[in-house]
Amino acid sequence: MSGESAEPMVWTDERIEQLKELWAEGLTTGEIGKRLGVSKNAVVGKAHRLGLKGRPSPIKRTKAPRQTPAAPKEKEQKIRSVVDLSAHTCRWPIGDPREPGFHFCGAPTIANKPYCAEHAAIAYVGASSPKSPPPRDEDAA
DNA sequence: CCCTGATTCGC
DNA sequence: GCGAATCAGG
Repeated sequence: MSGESAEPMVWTDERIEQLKELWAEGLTTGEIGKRLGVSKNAVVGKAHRLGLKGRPSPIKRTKAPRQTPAAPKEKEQKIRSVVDLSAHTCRWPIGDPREPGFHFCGAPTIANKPYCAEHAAIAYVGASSPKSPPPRDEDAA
């Protein structure tokens, strides 16, 4: 008949007291964790939150190694589209036109060529007739 | 390899 | 706020 609800793993004053007590005794997080039936992480986590300080283990971590590098935020797109090309911008295609991220070189061109110095050398490789600019792998579409 | 504690991140 | 995960040192 007792309306005893299941303990939702909540740190009650009692448990917190035990935690502080055992912690003050000099027990380690692992010991306290075993005593209270929680993981040492839970103990150290609660201890840290409670404001308890660990005298031992003056371990110092470098900086913020824990970072989520998976945060691709589109803030600025420096991709040159075909409409951004002018008479003095290299029209050398970068990547495959059918692929996303395809763009043009955009570097300053030389003479009256539609390409920059580097790409012009590739385009007009010694021959009288200009070769195909992009080294297409295959056009099996 | 075992332990310790500290910080960060997801729920 | 809680704890696991991760990191850092002994």
